[in-house]
Amino acid sequence: MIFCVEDDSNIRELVVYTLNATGMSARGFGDGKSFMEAVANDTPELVLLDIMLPGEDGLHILKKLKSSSKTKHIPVIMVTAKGNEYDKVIGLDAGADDYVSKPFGMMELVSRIKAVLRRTRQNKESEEYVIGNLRMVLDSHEVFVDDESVTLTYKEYELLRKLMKYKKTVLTRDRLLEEIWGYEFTGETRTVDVHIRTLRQKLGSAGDLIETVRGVGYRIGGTYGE
Amino acid sequence: MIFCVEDDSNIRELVVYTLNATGMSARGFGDGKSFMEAVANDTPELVLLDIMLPGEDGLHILKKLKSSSKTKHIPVIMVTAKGNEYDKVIGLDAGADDYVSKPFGMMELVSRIKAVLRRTRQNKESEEYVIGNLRMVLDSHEVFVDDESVTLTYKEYELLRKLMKYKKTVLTRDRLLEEIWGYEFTGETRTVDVHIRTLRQKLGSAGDLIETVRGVGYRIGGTYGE
DNA sequence: GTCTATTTTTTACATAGTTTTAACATAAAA
DNA sequence: TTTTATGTTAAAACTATGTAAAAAATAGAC
Repeated sequence: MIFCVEDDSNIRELVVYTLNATGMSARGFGDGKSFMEAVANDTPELVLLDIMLPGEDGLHILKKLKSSSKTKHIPVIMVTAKGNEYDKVIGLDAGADDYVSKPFGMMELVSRIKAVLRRTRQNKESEEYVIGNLRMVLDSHEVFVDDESVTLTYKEYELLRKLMKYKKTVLTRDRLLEEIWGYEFTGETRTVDVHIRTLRQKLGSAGDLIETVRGVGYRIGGTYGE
Repeated sequence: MIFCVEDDSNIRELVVYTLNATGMSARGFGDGKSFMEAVANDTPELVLLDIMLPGEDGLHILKKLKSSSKTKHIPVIMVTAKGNEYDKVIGLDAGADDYVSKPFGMMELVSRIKAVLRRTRQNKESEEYVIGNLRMVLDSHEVFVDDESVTLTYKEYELLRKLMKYKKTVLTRDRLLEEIWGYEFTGETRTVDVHIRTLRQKLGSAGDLIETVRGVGYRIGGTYGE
């Protein structure tokens, strides 16, 4: 859900209509007060925030959003009335993720929204995967077994990440090759086996968590794991 | 059902043929008009959409699909002729789920379709077959009897899966051989019996669920089952 | 830029596990 | 009883995976 805070009802409705038509859901707000009330109940995925607003202006709202731990992760795109450099700089410094100057095309807006969502969603994977004594910290690219750090190569790391992402699900060699190596990879499927081997070895006691499902592929965290 | 919109009849027929041969059902359309008419009556699971089409181009069709609430959830894979078109589409980012550039291999196409379907089906709960005290979890390839895990080999697993998929239906040995071993298998039909034997043995108390229908074949979950 | 260290891929072979065949036993139908 | 279909067993044939090591590719240092 995307929230659009904009006092000009023509622009607001156009934006909301376009976003809904593009497959995203959107809601519009004419002022900061109604917007902040809605945020209290429902956390939007992204906020489009006009700087010039009746009552509280966009920059104040931005600061409010960024000062609460509940809302500071929400990406914000500032909308400025003109290509005014001053506004842009202030908006970005205050924690906005992007800015758009009026008048803007709907296509450009959609592109920017998608770009910001892509960026922030990637960081959002700053989660941790934990299975048994095995822990993966995604943003720092670290892997721990019994809180001991383990150094993995790129392919080993990606292999483990896919297995943990789809834990309990058996991933075929083809599927893994597709997801990690890409569609254009034409090499041997045995490549996967070799990386599984080194991965298991490096993981030591946690290596047993990676199960082989004969004739199908590999899995982590089945009945016995975790 | 997958709809393929493509004006080049050679490509279209190849794609439709390949998809049907891979176990998915597909229909081809040579232009946007006939496609949109078909969509009005039947909602496809996925759409393969060429950009260059006679009359209405692919991007317009995409926008139409994405602007109606009835069709906007349908995943779309855009088919582009060359790199410059590809850039154009990416730039507009009009809401397609994936892009394939011509010329593309059928294997890659099938992989991409499966990947998109996987992504969009994620909200679907993972499939399980349950009959009596016997439970099969398809994603993890696990089988439980009274919540005790049972380890099956590939053929045993596939055999049980087919029986449970078509539960209450008697499957002939030939049918099972065809579905699991493939058309080209020329061995003995007694092979099935041997696997049924080991399967029943491994399933223990649930082994009785697999009934022999003399002179015909095997069935699971008949009158007594479940 | 070249050289070196590291990673990735290929190749080959050993091994454990699976599948098939074939032969005989047993049970059901004719 | 005879015939036919299925159950059962065990050995043979086959296959998938584990593993090691060499070759190729890549990244990083200089």
